[in-house]
Amino acid sequence: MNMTNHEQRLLSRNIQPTAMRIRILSFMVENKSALGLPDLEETFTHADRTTLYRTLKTFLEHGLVHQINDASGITKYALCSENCTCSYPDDVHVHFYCTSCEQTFCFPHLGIPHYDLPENFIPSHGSFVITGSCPSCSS
Amino acid sequence: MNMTNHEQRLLSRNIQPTAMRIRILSFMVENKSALGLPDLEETFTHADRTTLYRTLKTFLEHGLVHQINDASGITKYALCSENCTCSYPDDVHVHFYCTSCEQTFCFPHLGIPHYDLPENFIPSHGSFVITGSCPSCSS
DNA sequence: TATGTTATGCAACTCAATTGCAAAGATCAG
DNA sequence: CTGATCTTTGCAATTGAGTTGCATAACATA
Ligand SMILES: [Mn+2]
Ligand SMILES: [Mn+2]
Ligand SMILES: [Zn+2]
Ligand SMILES: [Zn+2]
Repeated sequence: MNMTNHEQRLLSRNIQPTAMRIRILSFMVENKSALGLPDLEETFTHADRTTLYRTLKTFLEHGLVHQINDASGITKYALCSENCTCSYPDDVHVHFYCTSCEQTFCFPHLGIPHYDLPENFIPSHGSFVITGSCPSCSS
Repeated sequence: MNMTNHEQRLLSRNIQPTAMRIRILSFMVENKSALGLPDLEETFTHADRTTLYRTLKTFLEHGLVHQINDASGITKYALCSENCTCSYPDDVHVHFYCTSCEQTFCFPHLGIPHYDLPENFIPSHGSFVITGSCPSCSS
């Protein structure tokens, strides 16, 4: 649809908007849950795994997506909000991993509390994941 | 030392206290940080990887340890407190993953807040990990 | 001791993640 | 437009965590 929109979104993060990257960004925008490399492999069968891998890595390094470590053994990625800088704790929110369908969801409205960490523990990121059953799977 | 103590701890979780399991439990008690399978492999070079793997699995299934998914790509395990049932949210606490030494620490005194999840999301577990630099590494 | 159950060891395999290198494509100065 | 340069993509191979099937050893129990 409005590819120019996606191009600008990439450019705003200093990512060269190649055809491949626009297609992957588009897919992530349309998708409701976080995505892992295997998900992209299934969808973009024509593209090489390495390209998909490096695309996610580029997106992550430029702050277009954030990383989620759920219990699936697959590193998931989800789009950041427009003004997100992935800073701790303000831009960190809770995620939900469904053990049944193995999908991971962002809960951007659920922030994390401030923690007084023990002396000399310096935080920089956070991954807060609640595991359970999603609406589609909690019959 | 007091091996009988460890034996009782295993028995209280309905785990047969074999020599191997007592040795691994002992190692986990002495260790300050959470441990992954590769850590056990390095330490128990005489034992088979599968045995170590299944020991961790048994410990987990019987609630002797809890699981932590940090950004290391290695599933970590840490001992539960005596009366822990790993129930959400009461027995869930914050963890800290140091990207420098790749060690993961339990912060049992830092609990997690109650979250009002969206409709029909049923929680059962939680993995809350703050990433950064630990005292030894934040020079 | 005899018998059934559980734990351990060995070997093989799956799969996500990662790297080196070569080819293709884009960018830019002249 | 042309050639040099940089970036992106594709291909091939490897690493390493996790997992499984099956055989054997150790253990428990009668
Ligand atoms: Mn998210
Ligand atoms: Mn813990
Ligand atoms: Zn689900
Ligand atoms: Zn450290």
